[in-house]
Amino acid sequence: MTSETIELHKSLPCTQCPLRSVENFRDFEEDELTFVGRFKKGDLAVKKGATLLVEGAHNPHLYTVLSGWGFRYKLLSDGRRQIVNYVMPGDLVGLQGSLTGEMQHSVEALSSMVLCVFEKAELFSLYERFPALAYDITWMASREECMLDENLLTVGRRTALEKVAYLLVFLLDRGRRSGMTQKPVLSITQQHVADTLGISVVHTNKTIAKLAKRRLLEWEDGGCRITDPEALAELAGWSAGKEARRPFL
Amino acid sequence: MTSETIELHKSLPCTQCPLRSVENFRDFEEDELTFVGRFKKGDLAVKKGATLLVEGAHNPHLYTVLSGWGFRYKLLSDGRRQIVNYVMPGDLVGLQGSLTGEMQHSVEALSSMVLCVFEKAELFSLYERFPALAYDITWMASREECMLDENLLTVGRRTALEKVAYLLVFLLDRGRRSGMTQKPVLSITQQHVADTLGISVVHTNKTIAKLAKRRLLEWEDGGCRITDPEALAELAGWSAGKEARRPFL
DNA sequence: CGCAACGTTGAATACCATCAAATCCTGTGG
DNA sequence: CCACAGGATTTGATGGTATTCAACGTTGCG
Repeated sequence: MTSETIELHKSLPCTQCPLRSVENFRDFEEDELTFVGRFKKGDLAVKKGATLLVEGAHNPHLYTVLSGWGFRYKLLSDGRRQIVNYVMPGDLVGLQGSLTGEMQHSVEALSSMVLCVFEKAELFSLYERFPALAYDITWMASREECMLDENLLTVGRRTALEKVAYLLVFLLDRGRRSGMTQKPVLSITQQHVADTLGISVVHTNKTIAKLAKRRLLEWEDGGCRITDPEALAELAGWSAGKEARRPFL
Repeated sequence: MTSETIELHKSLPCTQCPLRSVENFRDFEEDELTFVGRFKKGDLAVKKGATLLVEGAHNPHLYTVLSGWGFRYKLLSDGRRQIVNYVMPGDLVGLQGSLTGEMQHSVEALSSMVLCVFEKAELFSLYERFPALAYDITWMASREECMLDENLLTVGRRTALEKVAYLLVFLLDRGRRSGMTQKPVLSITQQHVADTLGISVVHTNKTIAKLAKRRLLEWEDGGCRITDPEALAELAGWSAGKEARRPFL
């Protein structure tokens, strides 16, 4: 936990959870909602650039993203960084650490974020009392696995042009489904793109320039406006899954 | 399911499960074992090279590997292949498809394998009746996530030499912990290594030659003998996790 | 034997990383 | 207001890494 984080004492009750109004998310049963309400310990606000979780740490909490976004990453000893995935509203953060004990990756905020705080120690009682919610958690872990598989395919076997195309439509799709943004704009740095795709910043920049010349996107001060998501998806050889209403905690 | 698979009618009862005698795996409670015994539908034997699960398929089953090993992979439309992870004794196969509905990757046997067959449809009843087992399943999903994160770091940011070093010690470590083999030998093809690490076979071959020249390994007909695992781990900048006795189903 | 799969090697080429430097922008302090 | 610093983006030059193509040796197998 860094100094940029701010604990909010007035936490929003689950009945007024902002995620419940997002089209893409599921409903709760009455009793589930009251249980989750007790499971929730408060809200946490973090500023852009803050490090939420650090590799190697033992954090007693587990989070659900309520707003904003960030990224999960790992470092090599000499500083090489690999961004492993992104977290957006509705996503669980810190589940891996809750189960394995020690965080195996770090998480940093790409924008200001608000997180719903749970107590790791109470996770098992959720499994005991609400198997349907437990099943949902496993579902979310499985969804994460799918994304990681696809990211591996991208980093390992797609060309630089395909990589960038894939990443952008992937993020845009997720951003929309999570209710984070409807505009086709991603506030992201070319360094982040590079560290996600396993290529250098310079080469990332040149690859982006090629896509811009083809009018598939425009890069504007610290962000990317995607003008032709279909063409990017086509180029990447990727099609968005159906993914109907999905669970969250 | 391909023609190379053979259904065994005489399935081993869970009380005699070969995995139970492996040091690294946990024990079951009496009632858990009887439940899992009813959950189990039989054994499945597959030959080396057989495709267990196909991307896009809807398989009604879920498996635990009892012996042998294989790999999970994804394909691009033009045939480029990315091996995403390996499956070894004690690992669940097909969990993702059980939850998401459709398999998002394929699985192929690297050796002859025997699998314990479960019914997807009964998975939720396990969540209802044995929260501890449900928790264990989530733990396994989380462990998979950790491995994928590390693999992404490898493919994205490690050099070719580090990549090969990492993969070999990673596989050797897992092979030993799962009780699959005690010998420092991996029966694997250089094509598999290449498709795991996102590099070409030719370059893989030259990289392996460098490691062999340093006497860290020897490549012998269709397999790899690791002669200096510590040096490889050092080179890869990787240290094996502790991972005490772990669950399985 | 003929064939296929795997491993090995060399040469030419394409791709990407590294280095260096310029531009643009924002925020800060004088 | 300007000067300045820092971050992000852009561009060009250069060298290294990895890919591709091709040829060849080995082994195992129908």
